[in-house]
Amino acid sequence: MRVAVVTDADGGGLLRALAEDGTPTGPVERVGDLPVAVAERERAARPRWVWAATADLYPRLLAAGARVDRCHDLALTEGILLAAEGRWGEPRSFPAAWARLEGRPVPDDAVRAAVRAGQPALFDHDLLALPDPAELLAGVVAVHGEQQRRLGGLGLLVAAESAGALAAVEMAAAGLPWRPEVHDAVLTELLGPRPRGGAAPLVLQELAGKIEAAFGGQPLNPDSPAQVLRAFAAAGTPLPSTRSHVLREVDHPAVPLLLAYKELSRLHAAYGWTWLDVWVAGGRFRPEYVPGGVVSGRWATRGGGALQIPHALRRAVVADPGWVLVVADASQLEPRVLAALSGDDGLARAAAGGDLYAALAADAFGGDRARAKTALLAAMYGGDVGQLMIVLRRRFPAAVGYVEAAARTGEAGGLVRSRLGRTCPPPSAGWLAATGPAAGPDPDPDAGARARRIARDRGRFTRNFVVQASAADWALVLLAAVRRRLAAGPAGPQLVFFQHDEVMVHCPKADAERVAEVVAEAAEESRRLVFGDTAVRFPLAAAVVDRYADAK
DNA sequence: GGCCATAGCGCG
DNA sequence: AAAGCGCGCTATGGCC
Repeated sequence: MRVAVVTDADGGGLLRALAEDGTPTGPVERVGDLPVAVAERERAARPRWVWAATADLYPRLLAAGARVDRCHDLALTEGILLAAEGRWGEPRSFPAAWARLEGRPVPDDAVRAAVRAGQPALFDHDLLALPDPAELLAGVVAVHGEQQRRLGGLGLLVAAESAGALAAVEMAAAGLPWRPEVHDAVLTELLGPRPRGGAAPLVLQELAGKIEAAFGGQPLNPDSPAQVLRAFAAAGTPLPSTRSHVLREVDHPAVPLLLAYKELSRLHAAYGWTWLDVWVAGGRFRPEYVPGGVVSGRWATRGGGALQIPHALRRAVVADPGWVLVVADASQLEPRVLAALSGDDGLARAAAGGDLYAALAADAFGGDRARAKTALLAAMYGGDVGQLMIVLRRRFPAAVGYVEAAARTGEAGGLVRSRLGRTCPPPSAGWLAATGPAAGPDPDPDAGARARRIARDRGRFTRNFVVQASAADWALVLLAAVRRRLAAGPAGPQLVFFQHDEVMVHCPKADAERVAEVVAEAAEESRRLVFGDTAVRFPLAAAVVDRYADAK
């Protein structure tokens, strides 16, 4: 059973029961207190809630105590369907989908994004000149019905995407346990005491001084790549860039100082005291997750950099007293995904046990694990590793064939899809123009080489897309399965973090063992739902720790 | 003063 | 020995 829902302007809303195909099965119900009505219906019937956008509606419901089990997010679903239909650039919001359905002018997604980001006081209805709640509900019902007709084989992906959106809101509400005093201690240990005003920390100032001295005392801002390049050139060592791996090859007294400076300066700029002030409150870090924010289906975040938390700061992620963190991350996820996707028997055998690269090395690379890993990564990401690829192709023809077919499709301008059907963007107009037949009487002599280069670039993208996006499918279904198995409520285990191939649950110490089992069961369920009958295993390393830093 | 591209690093 | 995919975020520096 499904229930379509919209809010009105003063805390109430409208509901209407739907069949699976979207046909209304009951009257429109007007309720005065939407969270109360949703919570009540959830207890009684556990329906799949159909609404415009989880990110807009669910935070208010959740804050008022109305946690729900399942939903159908019209905006996220529209994005998946449009991509699958090759209609990448079209706006995907509910108002846009509704307008398309009715042949009205289609509002741009940017308008809604601006509303959400900057002006919470404005109701979307007002800005977009949307009609009253009754008409909105009719629109929700109509768009949902149309999406169910377009759904095809994308049902599992749509359900998982919607469940992920619920989890994102719940994780933002729960927050990641974060100890500001530990964070401050880490910063102080590495950078010196917190400076007053806008001054640079002592350690950075001292390093900058030593770097200047190493170049003969000329003034130099180590944060400026251009100035650093000029300094090296003046010292007789012209460099192509100031990247760390370039600097490491250079024999100059400034190099170790610069490397140390870059690392600490980045920590200070991106995750320093300012970040702590802005993002941590009440012992919790609350990022804003953006489900489906990456073309491959991975999540993104808006502010806070939650998906790039430096390892040095994971000491500050500490469970509450009496609680622990269950940190579970998938081992070698992408090569296992390739094995399952391609059905390659040899690679599946290597992926049936613990260390895939070690098994691969024993099987085909004379026991050299590093070479095996290099070869497989190159297959998935598109590197040129010559001899190794020949070995890989001979021993694992189906796996190599799978990614090479994806690369050829991409080079030809075609679309590729993840296991569950998430579809890559089509080539841009510029790409088509640059790779199309040379036009004009006097074609650019470099155009051919350029066309081949950008075609190969897209081949690398689609080669990787099939693997990365299918790994994201698996991780998303895992997240949904973990979420469904955990008891709801602030007293029990809570999902608090999700990062590409890793989930974290914050739970009372006594629940840790059960949570670890839940996560393992969820991984197995995801394997079955996403890949069906495969010998490939997707082991999750689950660690029960007090501090995130102790998980690996 | 704001806008934008670029360089570079963090994470997976 | 080997090289490549996806992001977010910050500082610099040129431009208006």
